[in-house]
Amino acid sequence: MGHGMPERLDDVARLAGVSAATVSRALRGVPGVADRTRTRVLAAAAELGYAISPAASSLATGRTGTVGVIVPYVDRWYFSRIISGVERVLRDAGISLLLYNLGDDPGRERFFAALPLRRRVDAVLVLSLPLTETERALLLGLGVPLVTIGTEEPGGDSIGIDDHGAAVTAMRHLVQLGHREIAYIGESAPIPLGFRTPLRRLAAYREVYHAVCREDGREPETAFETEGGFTVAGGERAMGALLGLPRRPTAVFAASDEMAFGALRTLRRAGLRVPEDVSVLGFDNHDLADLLELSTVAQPVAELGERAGRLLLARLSGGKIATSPSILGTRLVLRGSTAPPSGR
Amino acid sequence: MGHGMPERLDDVARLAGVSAATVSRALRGVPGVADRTRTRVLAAAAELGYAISPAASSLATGRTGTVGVIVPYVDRWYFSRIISGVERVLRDAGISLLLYNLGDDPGRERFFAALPLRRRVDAVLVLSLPLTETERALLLGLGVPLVTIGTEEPGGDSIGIDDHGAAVTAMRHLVQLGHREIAYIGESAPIPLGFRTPLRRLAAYREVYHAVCREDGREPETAFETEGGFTVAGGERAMGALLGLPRRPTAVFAASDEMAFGALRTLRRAGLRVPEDVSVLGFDNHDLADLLELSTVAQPVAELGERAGRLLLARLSGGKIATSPSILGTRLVLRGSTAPPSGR
DNA sequence: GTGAAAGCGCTAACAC
DNA sequence: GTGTTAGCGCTTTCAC
Repeated sequence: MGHGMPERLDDVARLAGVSAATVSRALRGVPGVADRTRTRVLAAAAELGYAISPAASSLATGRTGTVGVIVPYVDRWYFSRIISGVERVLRDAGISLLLYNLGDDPGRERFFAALPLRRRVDAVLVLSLPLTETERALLLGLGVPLVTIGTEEPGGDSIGIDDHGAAVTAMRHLVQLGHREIAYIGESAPIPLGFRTPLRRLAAYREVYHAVCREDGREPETAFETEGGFTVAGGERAMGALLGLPRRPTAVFAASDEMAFGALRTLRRAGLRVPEDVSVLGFDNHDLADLLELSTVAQPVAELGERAGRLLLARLSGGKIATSPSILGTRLVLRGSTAPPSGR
Repeated sequence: MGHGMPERLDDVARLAGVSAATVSRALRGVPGVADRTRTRVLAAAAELGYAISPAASSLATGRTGTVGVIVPYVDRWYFSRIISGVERVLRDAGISLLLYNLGDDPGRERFFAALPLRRRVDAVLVLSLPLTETERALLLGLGVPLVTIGTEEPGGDSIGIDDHGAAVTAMRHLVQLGHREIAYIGESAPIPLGFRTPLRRLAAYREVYHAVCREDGREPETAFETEGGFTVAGGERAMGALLGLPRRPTAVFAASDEMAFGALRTLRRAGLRVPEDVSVLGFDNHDLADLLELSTVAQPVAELGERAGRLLLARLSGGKIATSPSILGTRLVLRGSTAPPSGR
């Protein structure tokens, strides 16, 4: 065991009675070192409590042993789960994770202006952030592999779910129950930070709802499209707005469970019963959806993260993986928050 | 704008017509550079799209511009909120955040054996993890400032709340309502990963509950101390166990809201009403506590993170801050889940 | 299989 | 104020 940490390669070399070059080779496990020598070197390194200086190593090799993860939020259920999944995979492979939270729009600008991960990472993972042309160019200009979750970027690998398809399935469920007046809680344009996921779910909503309206020979109620900001509070407000409408929906499709939770709350406060008076359908299958009896679309969040992690590792080791986007499956989870509309 | 990223300091120097040393000084904003020169250098750097190589810089200075954050979980409400708070503060200061999730016990061992953040960070933040002697020595041996949240470590700065006091207040609330049979959901020894927070809350529970029992001349029911693993599912199970007891509690104090949520669920499924049949009190003031009408102890989670961030920054700039632990306040938030026991 | 030497790209003394 | 000169601690040819 060493005492004053900053040992150097040469100290180990001296102790093992070999050259620094050999120590370097032995420690990294590269071939071309006699077994006996390697053993001796490892013993010496252990005795000194020696560990390679990442900075020096990185300067010499150009590699950092680090992956940069860019997220729009870290404290939302979806993102924290994904980060957790990615981290586990990377950790097992001895790769460190540098976390960059973009924050608001100015924060995003500053991030891309300074590009703090430049030369700091061997690969980049971007979560749910459709990039502008410039941003993508900047990231690709880093010269390291790019993986994205929830979006597709030319030049990068992507992983995601079929948002549109899943949302259509969800909407059809409501229609099959007999609902014709269906509202949406999500985001309408302009989507903050340019998220695309909400847009895809919104498109699916419109597709189904408008078709229903056409069948009934009515105009779609545009006020049924509300903004929930993907938070509980936002969902609460959105539901409040919907209840204030002269024409009231009998069902609500929320683009995230958190917003659906908010909607449930507003409904309960208004003395309305779910699902008797209003059906509520969410998206995510949040840990607490079960507790709140929320019907929802389950997406394999942890797996998205793990897959991304594995993809990153493959790219890091120069793997020649097929670059087609991988789409994971979703499924409708029916609980107690959706039912046929009561005949009123 | 540069094209092939890897520009070097000398390229900028040449373009600006100065030496590399001057460019280095100008770029880092150190004094001793003429304004006109600095401007010229910055222009040249911008034109080339140049950015310093962190590895080289770090090798030369010994500083990394990075803080390591060690957490036991990233996808739990409490931790993700704190990470978010820390990250924001560090980001504003241009410091990067290296995230290390310990995972399970073997993961923890591997982490401390390899110590991947060695020489990679300028400071370390540890969340809610009481360290063993060895672990603490290893971390301090890194020779960088250590900050902890939720625990106190000799040699480091700490930030936290008064867990014991807050839990006593919570318990007293139940007692004042008239409850005498109060159960606890949390962790009993051995606490996984050596968490201390649960222990402090458990101690407070015992203190109050045992006092009540003494007053009543009864033995405390040891089966009232249950394990919830700090998850919804664990809380569910724990509550289930409590309901199976011959002697049933009239109130339950859960050491986290997530466990309280699980308890609520079990109660509802068992057809018991909250708070009429059983009162439930949580700890955290989780985003959804409000939604579920859960009475709880609110702790300023985001602020814990921000404070930690600021403390780290202060230490990084060699600040001579008082090293006394800073304790943030908590408050009891009464909602609908606690009430006097029904006379049965 | 191993060693010597030349960098990797920056910063810190020290001159001027 | 600015330039020169050594490193910082590894890795990697290229000899041997």
